[in-house]
Amino acid sequence: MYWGEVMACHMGRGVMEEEAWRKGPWTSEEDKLLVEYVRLHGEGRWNSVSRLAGLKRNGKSCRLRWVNYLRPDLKRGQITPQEESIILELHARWGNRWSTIARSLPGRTDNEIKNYWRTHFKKKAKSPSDAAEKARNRLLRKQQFQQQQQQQLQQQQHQAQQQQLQFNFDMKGIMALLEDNTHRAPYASQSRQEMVNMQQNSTEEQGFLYSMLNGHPSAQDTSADEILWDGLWNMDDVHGNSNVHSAASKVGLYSLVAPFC
DNA sequence: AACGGTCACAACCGCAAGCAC
DNA sequence: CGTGCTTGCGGTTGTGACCGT
Repeated sequence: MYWGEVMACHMGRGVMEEEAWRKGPWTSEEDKLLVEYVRLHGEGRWNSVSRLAGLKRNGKSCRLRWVNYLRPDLKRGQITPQEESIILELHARWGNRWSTIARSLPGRTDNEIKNYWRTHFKKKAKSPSDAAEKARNRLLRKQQFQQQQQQQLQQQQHQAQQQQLQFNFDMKGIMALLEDNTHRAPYASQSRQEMVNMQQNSTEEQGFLYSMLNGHPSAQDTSADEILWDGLWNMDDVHGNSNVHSAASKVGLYSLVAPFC
């Protein structure tokens, strides 16, 4: 029992120590304190949370709570089939590097993906039918990528027209994002630096996915093609063709919005 | 209704890397 | 260069909900 543990922690020692951190489920009051702390001081310096926010939680616990539950950019709800296929693909590539996998799924946490994998795939992994399913999914995505490459070629041929189109899409995205931000009022004051960081992360994600789909061994490979692919990826998102990466596109658009904030 | 199994999720723990001093 | 602190990561555990028997 959580509370039993807490009480034992408090009563087991003759003298109440300052480090008698609270454990177990977070209360809404604690959540409020933590959110307020992050709003005022930003992420990081977790060990000072207890002192500055009056929380009887250690830094690790605070960080975990924030990262896995309170962060405003978290995506709620079930893992979609598209996300599932990405998880399968990335797990096949990276193994249990959950944080790496999570970086390619904006709004999802490593903990969430880890839990999902354990409950959905760990037991099924040995099943041959699932292996066939995975192979089929891989083939499908490869075909999708080839289609997109063709589309990319056409784009290059009509570059001037596409640039105009891109501008229109970006403006739509900015307007949608601004509207979205007004609906997230408590976090609308997010700093520009945070947005820049988010954009950097987003670029890494897209870079990785590109290299993955293109068969490049290293996620760090950067090329003109990658940049083009980034644009293509975002365009699909703005078109609304992909629910999976809508969060990624939002994050990407932060770079466009930041100068206006 | 009671029980056991499974699932989904939150949270904790130990370890290691990064960093400042 | 060594040390201590902070942070991040992956593994594991605990708990409640749900479902079938």
